[in-house]
Amino acid sequence: MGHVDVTLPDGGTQQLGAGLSLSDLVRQIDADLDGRVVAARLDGEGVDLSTVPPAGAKVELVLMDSREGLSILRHSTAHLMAAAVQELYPEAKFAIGPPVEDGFYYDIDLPRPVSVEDLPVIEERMRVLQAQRLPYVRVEMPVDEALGLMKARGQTYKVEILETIRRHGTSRPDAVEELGGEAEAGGVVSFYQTHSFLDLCRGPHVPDTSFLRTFKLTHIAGAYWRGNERNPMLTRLYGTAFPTQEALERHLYRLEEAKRRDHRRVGRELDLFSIEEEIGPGLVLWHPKGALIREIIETFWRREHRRRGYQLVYTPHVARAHLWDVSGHLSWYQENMFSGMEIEGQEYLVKPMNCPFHILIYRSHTRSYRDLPFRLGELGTVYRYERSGVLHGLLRVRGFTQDDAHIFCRPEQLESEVADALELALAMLRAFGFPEHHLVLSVSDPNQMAKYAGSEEEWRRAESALERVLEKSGIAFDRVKGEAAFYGPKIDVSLVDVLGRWWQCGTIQVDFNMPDRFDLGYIGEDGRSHRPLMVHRALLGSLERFFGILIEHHGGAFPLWLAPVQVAILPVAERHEPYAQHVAERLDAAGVRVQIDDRNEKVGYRIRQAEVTKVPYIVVVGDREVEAHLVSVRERGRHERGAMPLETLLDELREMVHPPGTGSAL
RNA sequence: GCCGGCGUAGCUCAGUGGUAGAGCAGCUGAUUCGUAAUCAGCAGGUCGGGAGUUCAACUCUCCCCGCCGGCUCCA
Repeated sequence: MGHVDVTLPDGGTQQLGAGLSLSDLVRQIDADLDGRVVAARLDGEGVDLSTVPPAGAKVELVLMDSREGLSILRHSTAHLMAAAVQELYPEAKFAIGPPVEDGFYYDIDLPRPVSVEDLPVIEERMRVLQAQRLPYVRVEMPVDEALGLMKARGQTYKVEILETIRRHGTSRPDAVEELGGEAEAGGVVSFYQTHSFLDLCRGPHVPDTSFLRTFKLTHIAGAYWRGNERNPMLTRLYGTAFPTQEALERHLYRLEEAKRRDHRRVGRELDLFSIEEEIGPGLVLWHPKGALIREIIETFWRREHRRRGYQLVYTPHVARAHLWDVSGHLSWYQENMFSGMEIEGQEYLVKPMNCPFHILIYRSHTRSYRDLPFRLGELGTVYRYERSGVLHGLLRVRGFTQDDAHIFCRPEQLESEVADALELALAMLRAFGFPEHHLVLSVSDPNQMAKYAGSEEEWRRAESALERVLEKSGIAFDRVKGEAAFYGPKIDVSLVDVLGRWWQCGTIQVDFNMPDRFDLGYIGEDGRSHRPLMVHRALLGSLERFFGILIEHHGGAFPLWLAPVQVAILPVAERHEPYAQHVAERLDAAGVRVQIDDRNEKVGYRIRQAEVTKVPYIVVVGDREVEAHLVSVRERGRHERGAMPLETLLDELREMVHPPGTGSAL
C-alpha cells in the first residue's frame, strides 16, 4: 500500500495511508481532536471529513469552535431539524436553511400553520434522531438528474433553485461576478442525506449527528420565498446550536442582557418617552427627563457645529407640492411621504427631508466662490411613511428629527469638507461613549453608469476624494460597489455598542442631482457662473433612533453629563432638610442638576429609588454631616465613598457634569 | 403590507362561559428613620374598539386598532 503526503497549515507534512480519509488523518494527528474537528479545507475548499485527500494536498482542519466550524455545526443542525419536520409533516416543502449570525433557520412551506407550541415536539424528534448517530452522506449527481428527483418528490422550491443553477451555474445569478463564474451550466450538484431527509446542499457537513452537541429551537416567523413579497409566505423556523452547553448559556445570557437594556423597557421605567396609540404608531412623546437629555444633546450638537463653521437654520414642516416636484421627491420618494393636504387650492406635503429648504436658503442670494464652502445645519423634524410592520420603538419611527446639514462647495473643496465631516462624526460618537466605529464607502457600479446622475468624470473624482479621506483617516473601511445612490457616492458611519452590535448612524453623501434640479450656481473667480457640489450629511442620524441606541448602550445609566438628575440629595430626617437645601443650592450654582428626595421614607428606600432610576451620585446628609459640614457620597453601582467636604465633591463634579470636548476644533 | 403570537388597573402579571384579582406605583395616616423596599388604610378597570353567538362573554366567532418576533447575511 502506498501513501500520500499532505501539508498542514503549520507547514508540517503528514503521511496518510492511501485510501484513508481526513477523519483518519485527524485521529492520526491527535486523538483529542477527534470529535472537535467538524470539517476540513482541501486547498482552500471546504470538504467533509470523509474525503480521501489526493497526494500533495494542503489540508486545514476546521474546528467546531471556530467561526467557520460553528456555521457548519449549525448548518448540520438545520438539516437535522428539517429531517424531523419531514417526519412530522410529510407534505412539507423545503426552501433554504442556512446558518446565520446567532444560529440557523429553515424556510419551509408547511401544510398547516405551526406555532411555538410545536417547537418542543420538533426538538424532541430531533433528539431522537440525533441519538441514532445518523451520518450526513454526500451524494453527487448531474443537475438534470437532480431536477428529476426533486420534481418527483414535489420539492418545488428545490426545483426552482436547481433551474437557476442549470441556467446560471449558481443559485445566485446576481453573485456570478463575485464568485468568478462558479460551476459550468449542466454541471454536477451535491445532496446530503440525513435519515430520510435528502437536501440539495453544497456542504460541507459534520460526519454524523453525534457531532451535534447542544441545540435549541428558538422562534417562528414568516418569511417570503426569496424575500420577495409577491412570493408565497413560508414558515421560518429559527434555532441555534453551540459546541458546549456553556456557550449556549452565554448566548442566552446575552439575549437576556439585550432584553434588560431594551430601550422600550428602560424608556418606560425611567419615564423618558412614550408612543401612544391615540397619537399614532411611530410618533414619539419625549417626556420631561427624555426631553432634558435631548436638550443636552442638541445644545452640545449646536456648539460643536458652530465651532466648525456651520450656520444653523430652521425650516417649515410642509411645502407646496411644486417644491417636491422640482426636488424630484414626488417621482422617487412619494411612497414614503405622508399624503398631501389642500390649502387655498394648493397642495402641500409634509417634508420627508430638509434638503430642498436648505437649497432655497442657498439660492436666496447670488453666491460667490468666496461664500463657499457654505454649510447649513438643522435639527430638522421630518415625517416618513414606514410600513407598519417595520416600526420599532425609537429605532424605526415615522416622525423624527435628523441632525442634518448640507454643504455647498467647489469641487476642489470636496475632499477637505468630507474629511471634516467625518472627523466631526467620529468625534461626536466618541463623546457619547462609542469609541469603536465601522466605515463603508458606497461607490457606483461601473457596468451601470447610465442610471446615475452626474458625469462619469464627476463620479470618478468624487469617489477618489472619498476614498482618500478614508485612507487618510487610518480607519479600516469596506468599499461596496454598486451601493451608491443614483445621485452620488457616500460614506456610512456605524457605531459599535457595548453588546457588539452595529448601528449605522452617520452618513456623508455627495449629490450630483439636486444642484442641477434647482439650477444652483456661484460666481467664480473668472466672473462666470459655476455649479456647486452638494454634500448631505447626518452624524447621529435621527435623534429618536440615536437616543434609543444610547439608552441600550448605557442600559439607562447615562454618563454624568447626560444624566437628567446628576445628584440626588437625601436628608436622613426632616430636621436635615435645611442643610440639604443648602447643599442643593451650592451644587445648582455650579451647574449640577440636583434633586432633593425628602419623601417620608427611610434612607434605604430612597437610596434604592435613586439606584433604580440610575442617578449617578447620591448624597446623604444627617446629623453627622450637618455638624461637621460634610456630605456623605455614594456613586451609582454600590460604591459608598464616605463623608467629604462639599468643596471636594464640587471640585470633582465641576468638569464632569458638562459635555466633553471633541478634540481638535477648527 | 404579509406570516405567527399578544392586548385585563400607570407598570408586571393571575383569572377556560356564571358578581373582575395580586404585587409594585399612586393617595391618606402613623413612624423621623444612616446607605438597595417601615407599617396600616384608601382609591384605581366599558378586560384595546365594534359586531355576533348565548339565559349569561374578560373567556367562543368575525371585523378593526395597536404591540411583539420576523420577511434572501450565498443551494
